[in-house]
Amino acid sequence: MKKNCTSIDCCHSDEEIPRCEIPHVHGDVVSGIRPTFPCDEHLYALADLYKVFGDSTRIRILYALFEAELCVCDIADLLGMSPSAISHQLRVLKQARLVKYRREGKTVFYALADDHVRTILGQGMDHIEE
Amino acid sequence: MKKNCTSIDCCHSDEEIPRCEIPHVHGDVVSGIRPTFPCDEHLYALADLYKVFGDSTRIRILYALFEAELCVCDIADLLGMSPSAISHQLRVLKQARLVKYRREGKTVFYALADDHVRTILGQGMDHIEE
DNA sequence: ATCACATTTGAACAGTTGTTCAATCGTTAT
DNA sequence: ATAACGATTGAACAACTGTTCAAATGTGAT
Repeated sequence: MKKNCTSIDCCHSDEEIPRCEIPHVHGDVVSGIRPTFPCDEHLYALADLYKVFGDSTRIRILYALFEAELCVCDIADLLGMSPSAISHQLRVLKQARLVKYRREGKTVFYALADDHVRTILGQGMDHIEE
Repeated sequence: MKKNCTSIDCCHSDEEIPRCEIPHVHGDVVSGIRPTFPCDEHLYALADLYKVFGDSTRIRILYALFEAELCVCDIADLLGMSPSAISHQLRVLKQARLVKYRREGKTVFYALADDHVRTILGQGMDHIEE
């Protein structure tokens, strides 16, 4: 998969690109910027990624994992929620590859998958604090 | 508002912190990381910010504005959607302070509010591409 | 085998979200 | 004034989301 998906040479450049039939005031500008979109596949993946961050419970789980790897019950106690609710959310975080896990006996320990999580949350915090 | 909200000296440090009454296997670890949470106010603001990015229509609008300032109809044509739908979404983007606007006669031009938008979307794209 | 405990799963529910449609507002021109 | 156009708004609707509850799975101890 190519790095720069914002160019017309995107990995999925043969997909359908929306066209404006109506002659328009700023038509030349519009047609100029059309090819710079990311492809649909990347677009939806991006939206899905941010959907995962768009819930305060999941953000709290991620912040909890900033410090240490934790089991489901630890997180549940920490957030004052049921293990079931936490498990459901951990599944979402797992699918988005934001957390990883390892089993140790009956217990499953969760940890941040990589440093992207910290970076992304940091950027967001910068924006709301400005 | 203080910069580092992840410390116990957070601007809202007098708020209620969830407590775990139950003695727990990893209780010491849990109690150690509890004070590092951002305060509720920041937490919800952060989740709300990511909710805004968590929709493919809004992301496409933002990518469109990467290149040039555009009016509502331009964006509507570009994305093949109704001006009404775009206007609704622009209101969300406006409330999140991700876009700014200026009126020129009957037309309202929208533009990216600042470079945070590019940075945040860039980070997200990095994660899904890895 | 049974029990206890940590975790996961599925169904159900209320709450939220994005688009459509119709109506309205703002501005410019006639 | 009226008309035309761009933009906004509110209500309605279907689709989606997060939590709860009950049941099931997985693992280790007895």
